[in-house]
Amino acid sequence: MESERYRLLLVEDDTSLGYLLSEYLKMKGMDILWVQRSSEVLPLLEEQVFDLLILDVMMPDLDGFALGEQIHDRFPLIPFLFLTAKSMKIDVLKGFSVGAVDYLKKPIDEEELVVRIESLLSRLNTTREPEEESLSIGRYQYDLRNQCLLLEGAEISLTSRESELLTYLYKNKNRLSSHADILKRIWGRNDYFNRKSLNVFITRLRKLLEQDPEIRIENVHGQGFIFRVPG
Amino acid sequence: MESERYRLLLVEDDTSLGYLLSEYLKMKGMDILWVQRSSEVLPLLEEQVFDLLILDVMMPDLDGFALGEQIHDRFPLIPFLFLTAKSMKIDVLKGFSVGAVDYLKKPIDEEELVVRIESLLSRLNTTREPEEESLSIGRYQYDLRNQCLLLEGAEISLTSRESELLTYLYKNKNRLSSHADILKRIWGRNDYFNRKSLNVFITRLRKLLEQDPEIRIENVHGQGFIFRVPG
DNA sequence: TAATCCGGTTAAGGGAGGGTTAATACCTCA
DNA sequence: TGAGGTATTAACCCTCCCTTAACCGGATTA
Repeated sequence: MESERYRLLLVEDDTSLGYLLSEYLKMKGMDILWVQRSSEVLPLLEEQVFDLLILDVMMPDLDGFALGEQIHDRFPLIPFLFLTAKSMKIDVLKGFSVGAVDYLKKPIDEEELVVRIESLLSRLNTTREPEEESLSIGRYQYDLRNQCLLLEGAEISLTSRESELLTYLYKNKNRLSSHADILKRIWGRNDYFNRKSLNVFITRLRKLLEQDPEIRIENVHGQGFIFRVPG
Repeated sequence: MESERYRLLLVEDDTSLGYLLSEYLKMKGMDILWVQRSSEVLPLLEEQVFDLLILDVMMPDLDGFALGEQIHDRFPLIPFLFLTAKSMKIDVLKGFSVGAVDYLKKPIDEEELVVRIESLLSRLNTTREPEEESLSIGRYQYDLRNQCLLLEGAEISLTSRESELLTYLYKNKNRLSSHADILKRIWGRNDYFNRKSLNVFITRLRKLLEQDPEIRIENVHGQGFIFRVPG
């Protein structure tokens, strides 16, 4: 799955630090717009979308905290963080109180900045929806969360063992899943009786999946099974 | 709207720092459970719900990073942050790489810790969808505020447990709600007796909702329930 | 072609999990 | 302190799933 490029706005009046940071972040695959004056920020937010803003606290035209406050008022959903040379405790508290999501003291470590940004943005994205996990197996849809197979509207519910085994086979589809590996992984122990159990469950899965003749669970004599699925 | 107390788990082997932090956070209106050994953490997560974990990196029995990794594997939705005396850059990067949401260096400033926690948790919560006042469940109307079900003029009032459970099931309608999640969220603890209670309440809800045969609370053996509602 | 092993299928049994009802404990409020 | 309502615990029965067994057929080797 291709992850989208993050689009960031960096507000930093210092030319060398601004250049350094924006180049570094670009190198890390992010999309950066760098501006040097706070007055440019609000108009930009009107017309473009950013995932995150990085604000220097000390700015010549408008104090970073004041800017943060304005952003928080007008665009409460846009997250921003502060960079600062000031390290007084009161400033950290003030930064968070105006709505910042993080507060980093100079000198900035670029690598740390990147991992903090990535951590922030990944959480903002993953909390949206836990996303339904569903796999295509031939003509079937396999809904892992609900432990069921869907075929033309019909819903076939699986037991936990059936579901574990099907998941294992699917993960190793079109290549050998050895008895030993399956048993160790799912039954926890590779012995005579569990091997017998495995056979029973293979039969069940074959029955459950028989509506699509292209899906096959082939036996490899003395070795294990190969789960053949089209595509 | 009354805001819920945040429930935190603090893992810190040092007695004086652990005591200091847990008292301070309690004073700030948070609900803290403080444990001194990392081995206690995973079992606790099995049976209780926490909004955030605070982990010391240096622990006698299990390294904080290793613990963080295990938590991230088994409970990927629970956010955690690190406290550490180590301040080497490599450690900060390692912390984030195992899934931490923040990384604070000792000596810890309690006020800064609190504002960082509040900032984190408020962002996690604001992404929730705004609460509806009244929901359609099949032929019923479910009035959350007044905790009652309406059906063709008749009004059936629910107890708070019934209401909490129905709300939980509704939010996860048509997909599996696991025993563990329901119990941790509503009863606060996943144990034998609460599981028995849950069964009683499932029976009650089924009875309350029996006027619409299209509404079903299905059991998934050994896993949980699926609340089936039309539409 | 026998002898043997491995795999496939079906059915039965046991044990854990779930459903229901009733009794008990707990709470709140007069 | 007692009444009314709610949640928890208890008791009992039923259902479901995994295992085990039994039996058969196909494959492999001598």
